[in-house]
Amino acid sequence: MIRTSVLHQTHVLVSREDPPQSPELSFKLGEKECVSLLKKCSNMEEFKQSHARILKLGLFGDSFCASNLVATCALSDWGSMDYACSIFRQMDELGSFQFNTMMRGHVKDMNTEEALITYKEMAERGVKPDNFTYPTLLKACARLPAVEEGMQVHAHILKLGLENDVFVQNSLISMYGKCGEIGVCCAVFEQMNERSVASWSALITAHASLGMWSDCLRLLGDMSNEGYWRAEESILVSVLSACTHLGALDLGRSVHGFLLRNVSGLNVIVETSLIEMYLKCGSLYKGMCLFQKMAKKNKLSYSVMISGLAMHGYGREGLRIFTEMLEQGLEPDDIVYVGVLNACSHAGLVQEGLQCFNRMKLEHGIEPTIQHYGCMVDLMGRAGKIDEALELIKSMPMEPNDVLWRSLLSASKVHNNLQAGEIAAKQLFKLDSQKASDYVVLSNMYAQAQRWEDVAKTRTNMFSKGLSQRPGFSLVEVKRKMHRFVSQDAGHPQSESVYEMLYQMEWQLKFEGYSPDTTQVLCDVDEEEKKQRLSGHSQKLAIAYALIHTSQGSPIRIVRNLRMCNDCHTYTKLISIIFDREITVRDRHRFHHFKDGACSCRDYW
DNA sequence: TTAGGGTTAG
Repeated sequence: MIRTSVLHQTHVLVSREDPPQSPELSFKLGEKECVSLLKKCSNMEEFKQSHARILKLGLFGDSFCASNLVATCALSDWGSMDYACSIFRQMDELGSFQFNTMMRGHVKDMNTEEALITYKEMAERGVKPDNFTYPTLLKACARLPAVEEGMQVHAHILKLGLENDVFVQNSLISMYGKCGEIGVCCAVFEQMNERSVASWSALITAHASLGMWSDCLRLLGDMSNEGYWRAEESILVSVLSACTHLGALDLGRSVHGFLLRNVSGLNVIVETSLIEMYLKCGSLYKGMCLFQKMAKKNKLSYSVMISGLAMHGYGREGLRIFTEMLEQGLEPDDIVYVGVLNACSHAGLVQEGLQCFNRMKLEHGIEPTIQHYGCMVDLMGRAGKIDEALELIKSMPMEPNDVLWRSLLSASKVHNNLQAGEIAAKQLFKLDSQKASDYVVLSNMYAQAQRWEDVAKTRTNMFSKGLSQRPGFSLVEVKRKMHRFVSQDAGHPQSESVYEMLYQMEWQLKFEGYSPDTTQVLCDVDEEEKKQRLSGHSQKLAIAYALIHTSQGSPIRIVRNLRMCNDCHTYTKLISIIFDREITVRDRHRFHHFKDGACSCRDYW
């Protein structure tokens, strides 16, 4: 009855302005009214009133109106999935649109498993999925992550012949990427006939999330070669992340330039990524300038800045920024405190570190995690307080992990405390450490103590576990390209000229009073062999390459995977004065800025 | 008839 009256009303409305309409078009006007009612809603109260009105007008029986009702309730920011479900359950006609809507609602609500259940119900009811079904469903699989379900879904897509839909393909790339299946992820991308920027974005983000940084940069090049280059902040953030990890400052700078030219008003994520890139690529000054100019800083921006200062050895400055953060009313979290403790650690601020550690719990209610204990062990260990570090480990409310023992082992090595080193190593081996470096450090400590039998025993132990030493490498950026050198490298195309340069460097170093610190070569070989091995360390090769291929006076930046040895440290200090170059070296934990014969770490690292 | 993919940082 109600529906008839509505039909009548709309018919009258139309017939005033237009020639008589067919009953079908008049019915559409009922739908239009429904849509306009729903569009006006901005909260659940208003929505409920519109819902009542729609029921009263008899529009709920119309599939289009009911569907829009569900969609509005399920997908609006102010909506409610419970309410949407109750409407959904009352509907007579359930097709793919209705199911797709419910799935989207569940995914939006982070209720991903419910989205998969909805898909299952869809199949059970014999409703055929369409091309709109899969992007949502794959997003759910990606988020869980549920690669097996994702692959089943992929099979359904092939069965239904939807594999050429670009939206479906992009979702597949993203799903496989997030599930760590980079091979299939690339295969889907390769098979695409037509790609969009989102396809590249999904692919680059997938590589970035798996730490495949070099591939990220290669793909960015491929993307621009295929003419897909446009200002896409999200892609550039992934690329900046790659630059950060690889230490590719020049490329990072060009991304910055591109952003300045093409994007007006950088958002806080892009700005923070830029700051992190500058800080971790060695350009502390530039990172600091950008940070100071930021209009709005959040907790993450402060966190990045504090950790950056820590890496550069500016502990006190890091603590100052931390105070500023608190003054701004920003509440620190556990990760900010990791940065703060690291800042203390790298600058040898033992008392300050202890104060912060206590303050974290007392003032901010943050229970120390194993990571914080790790920072404290590192702080004490670096400062030579090995016994205190060991005491702290024993007093922890949780079981110490390999990271902690490794930190103690490393400190024992630096401070020549073989007894503590043996304790740490024993615990590491008990935890079934699969890191060859743990065996190598202990073996090196025995070597330093001339205990060659123990050296042999440790090495045999290591080999019997099938472990081999990860080679140390140094990366150096020349003309926006990263060049990689390993120790005693002979594989670089310009190896010959590098060794020639090395010879010249050593000749000049002799005049500065340099003599190779052969105690750093921990093998039972003769002095000449030791000298030979020292001179071929990857950092020296990288510096030689940079001296040949960069203009006089320009800075040299190196990224290494391991801590540098004392000899490389002394050597680099002298090179900085002889060749008048600023040399920045980033290892796994921190930066060393070599200038005029001195290092920013003041030999504390 | 309705709608969908890539949202990035410590």
